[in-house]
Amino acid sequence: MAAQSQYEELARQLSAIGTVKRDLSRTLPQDCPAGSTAVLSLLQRHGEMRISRLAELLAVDMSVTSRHVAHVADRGWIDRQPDPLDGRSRLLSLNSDGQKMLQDISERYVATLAATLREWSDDDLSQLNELLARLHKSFDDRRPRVGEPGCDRTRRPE
Amino acid sequence: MAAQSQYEELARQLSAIGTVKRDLSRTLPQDCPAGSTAVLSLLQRHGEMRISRLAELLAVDMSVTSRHVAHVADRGWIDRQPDPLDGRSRLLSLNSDGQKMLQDISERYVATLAATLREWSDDDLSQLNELLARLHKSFDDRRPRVGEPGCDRTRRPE
DNA sequence: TATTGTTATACTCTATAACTATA
DNA sequence: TATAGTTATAGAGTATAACAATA
Repeated sequence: MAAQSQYEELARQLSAIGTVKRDLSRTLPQDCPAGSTAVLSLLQRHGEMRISRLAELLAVDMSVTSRHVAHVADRGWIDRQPDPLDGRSRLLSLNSDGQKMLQDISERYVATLAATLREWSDDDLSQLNELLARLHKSFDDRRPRVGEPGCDRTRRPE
Repeated sequence: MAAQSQYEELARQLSAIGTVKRDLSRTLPQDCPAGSTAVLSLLQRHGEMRISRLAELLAVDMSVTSRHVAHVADRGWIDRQPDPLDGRSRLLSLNSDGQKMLQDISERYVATLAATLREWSDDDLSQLNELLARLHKSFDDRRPRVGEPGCDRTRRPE
């Protein structure tokens, strides 16, 4: 349990972090914005999956995911196979052009971050990464799951 | 100096942090979105200032800031006085209605975060806050300053 | 009838460029 | 002529709702 001023400070820090994300986004290739990058990255890490699963991992609505997927499919970075288990779905997977694009993006990110964070120690950076992962997980744990009815989102926290 | 995989991990974490910001934004009052909240919060912390200064603190274009300011001024949360030093500018300041709005927002944020982060220790939270502040500062230091020509933004980092 | 996915519409945030008013 | 600020326009990200196809 932490102090109220720390929660207020965290809210400010999260508001300000948009600047960092924006700076980093500017290093992306012209036709691969952040949403597309997230799709490619998740397909690389988790392997083939449906749009619905991707939407769950991105924690955005499926309609949003559908648009991101259409973008990367139009550019030939992913393949779509019919799902043998369900005719309404297709299985998405990263193809070799998508892997090349991700490699390019990774190099841009690393170059930018290495220059920007050159004063940071290995330990500081891994601590930040761990805390961010934990922050994300804490919010995930409170978000109602798909297929778990009875989660009343209007309920005030106790 | 840190390892390449840590930079890649940080890029992923920053991409995923959007989820947290979105969750937190949903707790805001209907007519005070995140941009408006940032304006009110900066006026509270730093006192009266011009739009140009606000844009600098927000690290967004002045045209964006102008719209956010118009929004909060339309709702009567800030006052605008003529700037005695420059007839083109006005000095913005938070008024009492704006303070009430910020108080409401603060309570919502604290309630949400206290519920979401109830497992977090005081130390963990302050460490996260410090690291986020430092991350922000590292990016700030590399961003070209207003009135400092000669910063070639197209140059690749060495 | 329910679910998967797509599309239409709308809102927020941002940037660039054209414009007004003042310096 | 240059600067402070506003407005028009455009693009990215998101959500809700209506819709199509399949389960």
